[in-house]
Amino acid sequence: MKNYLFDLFTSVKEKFDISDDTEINFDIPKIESHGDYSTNIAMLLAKKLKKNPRDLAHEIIYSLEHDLAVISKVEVAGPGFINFFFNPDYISRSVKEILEKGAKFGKTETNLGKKALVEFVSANPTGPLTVGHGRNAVSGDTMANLLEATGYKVDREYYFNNAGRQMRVLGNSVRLRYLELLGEQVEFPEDHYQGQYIIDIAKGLLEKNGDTLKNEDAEGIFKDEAEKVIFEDIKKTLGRLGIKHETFFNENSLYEEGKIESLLNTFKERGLSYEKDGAVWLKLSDLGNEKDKVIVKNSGEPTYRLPDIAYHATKFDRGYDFIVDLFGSDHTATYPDVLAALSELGYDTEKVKVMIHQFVTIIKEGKAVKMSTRKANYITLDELIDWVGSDVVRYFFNMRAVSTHLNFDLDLAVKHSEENPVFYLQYAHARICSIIRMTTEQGLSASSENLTLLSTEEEQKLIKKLLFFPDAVENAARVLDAVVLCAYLEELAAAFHKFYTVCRILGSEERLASARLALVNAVKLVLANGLALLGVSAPERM
RNA sequence: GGGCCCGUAGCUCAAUCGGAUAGAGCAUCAGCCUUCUAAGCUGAGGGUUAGUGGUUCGAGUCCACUCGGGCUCGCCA
Repeated sequence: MKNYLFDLFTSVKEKFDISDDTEINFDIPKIESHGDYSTNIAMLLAKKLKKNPRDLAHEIIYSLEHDLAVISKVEVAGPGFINFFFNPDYISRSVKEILEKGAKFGKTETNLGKKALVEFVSANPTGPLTVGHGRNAVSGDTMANLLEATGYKVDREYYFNNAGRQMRVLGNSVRLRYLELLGEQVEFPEDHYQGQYIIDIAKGLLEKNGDTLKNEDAEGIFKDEAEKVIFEDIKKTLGRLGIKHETFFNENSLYEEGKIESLLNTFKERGLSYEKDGAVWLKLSDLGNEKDKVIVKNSGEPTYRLPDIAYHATKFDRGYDFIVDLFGSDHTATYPDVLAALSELGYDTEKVKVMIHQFVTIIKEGKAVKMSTRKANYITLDELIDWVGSDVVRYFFNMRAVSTHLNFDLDLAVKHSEENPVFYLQYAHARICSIIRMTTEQGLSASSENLTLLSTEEEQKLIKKLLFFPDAVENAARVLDAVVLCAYLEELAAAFHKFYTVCRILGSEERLASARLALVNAVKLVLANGLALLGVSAPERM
């Protein structure tokens, strides 16, 4: 429907000399009596052309050459809106096109031929993924799905660091627990990793090696084993959510390939860095940021900032047209430095979209749980999946705007999990599958022959909702937030459930029953396509 | 104190790039199953969109300030 309007307005654009920077928008009015679509173009142009918006709207309508079989009524309303009413027969017939497009319905080719990179999760292998990582993982994967739906070839990437202080502490944590298991009296420092998983790793080493590791260094087998076990665990957890990264980018490779050194030289040559107090500083204050930051410590070890910049440079060098970084709000302060440096190095930072998701607050027994990886008083993502299942976890994280704080009441999620909106969507899908099974038994089949029989209010509303699906996907991809898609799918499911209670298939006259079956098939298709983008299953039975 | 995010119904959240009368779910109350899944549908109540001012034909949305909450401001990542 929208495309028809755009085509219709190409001639208007010429006639009224509308420049390209004035976009024509078609919105779906909240109130039904305002039509199927509405445009505010007359009001936008009124000032420029120094005309009364309503008069201008009438002029525009007069110049429109629309097919009455498509648009049955056009009117001027309110301060100057132009409202379009589509012909019900035209709406009904469009069910056929949805079915023909099948799994492709909802996808666009806007970004065909372009490459995008989504970096997400990127948790260092120091412990199991927490609920907070879960939000990042789900949002990132869904963003990637949405970008793919608009034509991008998307790579999902996980950036990690298996060197440095954090990992040394990890190795030593395992070593100390190992010695403890051997009966040695050890003092376990407070700043070491306290979790049970450290003890489990130590036990594993003890079983395999006995006491032969007694005199090994923390950074040797202890660190390596911890990293290996934890990473396997992380991948397994992500796998349970259907998440698979194309690449795991190891920070260490930047050193091995000399990227760090060459970047350091570049900064030096350009006079962007200087030495002070035995450390190397980056002149970020010259690049419009607040203050200079250390990039190489006086110990000779780079800070995370330097590899971060080098890493992001590779994203450009690898030829991505669109680069998405997703991280938690605790990293807000780091990205302006990286972007400023990249920009100075000549990279087009417009290609980078930094998404910050706010924290997840876990409410357990009515109280917020303070989470700390080191102290191990957190709820792991695995536990959450055990509790409520992958579908609920994915939907729950997708259904809230990325930029808002998310309260996750565990007790409520467990207790009322059946009332979760995800079941509402899945139930609609399962219901449709049931209808198809029952009607097939009765020898009925779907047909696009008599779609114009779909004329009741419930049918018309349902079809219009279906037709809006590509817009919903596009909107969600534009803002990189699945919340848009969730809201749409809930509306679609609601429209279907209403249709279901009013419009019977079994017992209806055969041509109508076949047309309704076609509609129901289209709803099933859109629900399945939408849920697939969210990474949520579409069950045949519930 | 500076920067970023948030504040919408009792609770959790929507509101398609600034559009017309701010919507759902949960909870509460009142109805609907001899027929395709009641995990559903129908109806009722519930709001000064934290506050004040501004921008304009039009603001929950944009700007300024105030209040409240979160994150952050390391030679940690």
